[in-house]
Amino acid sequence: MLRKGAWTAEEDVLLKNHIQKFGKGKWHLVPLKAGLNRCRKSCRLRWLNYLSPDIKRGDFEEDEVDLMLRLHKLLGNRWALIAGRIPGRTANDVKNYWNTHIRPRTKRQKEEHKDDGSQHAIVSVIKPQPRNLCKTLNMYSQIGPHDTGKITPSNDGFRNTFNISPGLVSSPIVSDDQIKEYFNELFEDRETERSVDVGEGLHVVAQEDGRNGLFYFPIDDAMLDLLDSEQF
DNA sequence: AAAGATCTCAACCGCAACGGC
DNA sequence: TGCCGTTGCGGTTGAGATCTT
Repeated sequence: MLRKGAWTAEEDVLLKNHIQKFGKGKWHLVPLKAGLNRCRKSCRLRWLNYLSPDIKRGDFEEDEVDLMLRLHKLLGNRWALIAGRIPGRTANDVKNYWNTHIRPRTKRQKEEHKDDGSQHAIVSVIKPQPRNLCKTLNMYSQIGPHDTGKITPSNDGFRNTFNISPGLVSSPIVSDDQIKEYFNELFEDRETERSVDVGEGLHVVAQEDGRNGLFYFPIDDAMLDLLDSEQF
């Protein structure tokens, strides 16, 4: 019978020693190798959410909360992606903070607005395309550091969708107004930049020429240079 | 001081995605 | 292409801590 519930100091030591010796990964082997009577999920979670030396303790700072709010507006409840942009914070930290501090606040505000009869705009969350879409983009191989690839509006009838030639990039179909609103927030103080790193190798790329677009794809330094160049 | 209410956050569960065969 | 084992994620739970009465 596998143990459940709170971890003991002894178990923490066993897991820490194991990770220090063999590194993280291969979680299905960890319980056996580390001598822990725990399931692999429990071991992984304990390391990621508690034992990892990268974890930052203490209250969220103002700038962390601000970043969290922006990213949540963009990504929705994608806690892992949000946490990836806030150094030292885990997805669990972010989720817990949101559910205990921010959600009750927004709920209260909504109710207040309902009570005073004021109109509230409904903001829908732009979600990244499924990951398997990214595979087809293959930006690295198609646009190299010395490539003169151009990003042009698509003519396939979909608004807010761009082709990056060669190859197609899809984006969620959202209204221009919605996108402009997100751009204003996301690209605030970033007049010279055309992309924002949203974590896990994904970037949001914007072009405000009246035909806006959002893209989610893997990106490297060369691609960033290209995006910031006049060729974009 | 004690009992009940509320809050916090570590841990669990179920499921979808991924990757190898 | 489908199957199966593994991984990672988000929603939820519940024990312990803290606050309120």
